[in-house]
Parts: sequence; C-alpha cells; structure tokens
Amino acid sequence: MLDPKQLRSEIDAVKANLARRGFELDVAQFNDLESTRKRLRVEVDGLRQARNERSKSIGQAKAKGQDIAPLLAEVGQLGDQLAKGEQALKQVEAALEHLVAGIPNLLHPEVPDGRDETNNVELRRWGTPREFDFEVLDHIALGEAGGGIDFDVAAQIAGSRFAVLRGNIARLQRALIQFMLDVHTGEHGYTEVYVPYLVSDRALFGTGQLPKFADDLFAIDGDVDLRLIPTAEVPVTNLVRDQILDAEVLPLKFVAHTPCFRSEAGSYGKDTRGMIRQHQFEKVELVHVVAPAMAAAALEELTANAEAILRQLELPYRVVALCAGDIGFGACRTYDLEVWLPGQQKYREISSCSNCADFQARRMLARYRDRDTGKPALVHTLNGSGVAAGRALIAVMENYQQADGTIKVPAVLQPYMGGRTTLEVE
RNA sequence: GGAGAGGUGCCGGAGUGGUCGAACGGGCUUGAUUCGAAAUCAAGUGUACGGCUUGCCGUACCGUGGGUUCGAAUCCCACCCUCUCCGCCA
Repeated sequence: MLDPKQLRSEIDAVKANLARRGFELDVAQFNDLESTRKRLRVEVDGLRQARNERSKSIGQAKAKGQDIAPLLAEVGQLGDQLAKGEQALKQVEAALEHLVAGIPNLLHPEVPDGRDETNNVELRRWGTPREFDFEVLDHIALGEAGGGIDFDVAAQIAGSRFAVLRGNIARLQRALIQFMLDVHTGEHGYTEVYVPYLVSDRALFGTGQLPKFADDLFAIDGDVDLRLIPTAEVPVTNLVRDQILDAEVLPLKFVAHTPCFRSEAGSYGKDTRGMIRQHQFEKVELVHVVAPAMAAAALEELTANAEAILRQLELPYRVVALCAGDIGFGACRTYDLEVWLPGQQKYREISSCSNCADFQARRMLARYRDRDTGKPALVHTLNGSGVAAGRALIAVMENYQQADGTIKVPAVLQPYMGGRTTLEVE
C-alpha cells in the first residue's frame, strides 16, 4: 500500500510513476473520495466533540443532584446527525481503502522502461552453456525415459500441471532443497523457519496477493477460510506483522522451504508440457526485514545469495532487471535469475528477487522503533527465491545429462545423494 | 468433540456506566547524585487521523463487528483468537 500522505500531496508524481507500469491511477476519483472523506471527518469530529462535552456536563450535573432534563433534550438531536455522518464517512472510507489497496507499488527510479518481459535488461551472465556432442534431451524426455518423472499418473491423480517424481529424481529434488537450506543457514546467515502452508486472507492482503489476485490462489473448501500459499513469502513475511520491532534485531533474514500452490489462471497454453509451470512446486524462499536505509543493499545481498546456489551447482545463468511493465504488484525493484536450459536452448526464470520497500509493511503494520526519532517506522521487506527447487531439478537434469541418458550429480549435491556421482537410468 | 478461563499500552497487571488514554509495577528516555557505575530520587514515555497561530487543540482506538445509553474498556449479542482440563490423534 502506498503512503496515504504521499497520495494526497504528490498525486501527480505518483500517477506518472505508476503509468510506467501501465497502471492508470484515477486521480479524479481519488481526489473526489479524499475531499469527501476529509469534509465528513471534520464534520463528524465536531459533532462528537459537541456530544462529548454535553455528555460530560450531564454527568457533572447528575453528580451535583441537578436536573438534567434540559441537557438531555439539547443533546438529543446531536445523536441523529452524528449517526448519519458516521454512516456516510464509513462508506467513503471503505471506498477509498478499496481504491488504495488496489494500487501497485511505486517503481524505483532505476527500473528500466518497458511493457513486458521482452524489455527486461540483462545485467550479467555467469557460466558458459555446455557444448554437447550428442543430441540433448529436455527434462521431459530424460524423466520419462528413466521413469523419474511421471506426468501421466499425476494427471490420473490430480489432473494436469502436476508431476510425480520417483526414485533418484525425487531424491535429487530433496537433495537440492537440503543443499540450499544448508548454504543459506550455514554460509549466508539466514534463520530457517517452518511455516503454515494454509494462510488467512489477512496474511495474503499483507503481502499484496489480495484483494487483486484471488484468481491465482487455491482456496480450501471447508468451514475454515484459508488459502494455500502461492509462495513462502506470504507466511514468512507475515512473521513480523502487527509488531514494533527493536531496531537491534534488524536485519532479520529468514529462509524457508515450502511447497507453493498456484492456480496459474490465465496461463493456459503457456509451458503446458513438463515441470516448468505446475500447480504445486517446491521452493526455498529468502526474506529480509530491514531498516529502510538498508533495503537497497539488502536486495543486492539477497540476489547474490540466490546466485551463490546456482554457482555452486555450476549452472549457467544470467541476471535481468525487470522492466516497469513486468514488475510485480508489491515490488519497487526486481531482479530475476534465469538459468540455462539446454533442452529449450533458453534462459528460464528460476528466481525472482524483489525489494518491496514499505509497501507490504504498511499493509501488515510491520514496524520498528527508529533509534533517532524514538518513533515507530515501517520496516522494509524483501523476498526472493533461493531458488525454485522444481526448476533447479530440471536445470540439473538437462545441464548434467550424458549421452547414455544418465545424469551426473553436481559435486555439491553428492553428499546429499549418498556419495553417488551418477544417476543411472532405472 | 466435551468442560472451563481469558483477550487492556513496549511488558506485567488494575479497572463493572461519567473527571479513564486508562491506576500500580517493570522497561525505556532525560535530569539529579557519583571520579564512573550500581542503587536511589525526580520528570517524561502509546498509535492513527484532523485543525490551525507549529505549539497547542480536537477526534478515534482497551480482540473484531453490531446493539443498549445523553454517555461504554465497563452492560447485551455475534464472531475471531489464546490458554487449561478431558477425549481422540501423526
């Protein structure tokens, strides 16, 4: 959520910033609602003041044993006026909140222009895609050949966009997850957390998935009102909701492994084959909660932490800065990590690292006590995949495949695979 | 699933209709004392929104939402959450 004060005082600048995303802010509607709100607010406050003063004098008169009937008559009609004013104010405030809750975050000035992913800017590349002296297979062929990935049986059980992993491939994904958690906790200073996979709408509002993106979420059909998490970002970031943190505890750095559930509404026909885009996938997520001054540096750190995973796995990747039109609702700046997939001869997203500044903090009411002012101030939140395990599995399979259909195990994963160096075709 | 208790400020904890934004204690900040510290003493210490003479004033907030009342932290209703005991259970 944007700062209401900023919306009031700099609405044109806000509008211009959001226009870069392709978001059109209805300034007239906002100004209209805001001025009505203010007028009603002053009116209602005044009425309440009058009522409070009279009520107080009734109490005093009563205590002295005086006749209170004239006072009661005087205050009588104030109540009706007040009730009417309060009703109108409530309506306007609700409309205003609805409007403001649907406005995306302001973009950082360095975000490149552009409408969609074709305008994203490559910042750097690491590693060199391997030269193969045989015909490379994609993960689907590799998985089906060895029986490690079974889309057909998954479809029987749950429908399309699910996969069943078996044997060494299932274990390889688990190895990737364990490896990532160990690196982030052991080398990067993160605290591992285990969190709910079902969350309340409040939590989803806090991180910005609601109210606008309900279609992307799975809701459970029962007597409790919960939805499946689309990313660990939701429960992990909400760890600091409704709090005033001591400045000394910042920065907080959390890592969590969770499954993620996405309905992928509106993505029909996109990546329908294979494990790239599933309703359910595993991810290791990184979250930073920092003082505002540290946010920019934290984004670089978090991105570097995710990159370290790909480097240790020796997977070629590139880093791109998302352009204005491709940045998510709550982020002011985002870097994507794209891993090389030989099966597609393309770099594909495997991590997305975002600085949300105070956007989520304001929705969650997550604050810290500023040392200089002594006042509570909003924290800044950042999140990024470190990294998506399902896609990492694909990347390892495709990049480490051999002519005979076997897959070499990356050196750093071997301890997690019982010392095995090669996965046989089963 | 059954029975009970409870949700108040940074924390603990009073408060059952009026002068309660809220006693008291702890914490924290500042000052006094000290060579310094501890101890002690004194003062201060919530959040949000709004008004204007920028320092004050006003309004709201005691789990959430309704209701009763001139007036609600306090009474009534619904809901949410937490805890304890019993049962069941990975």
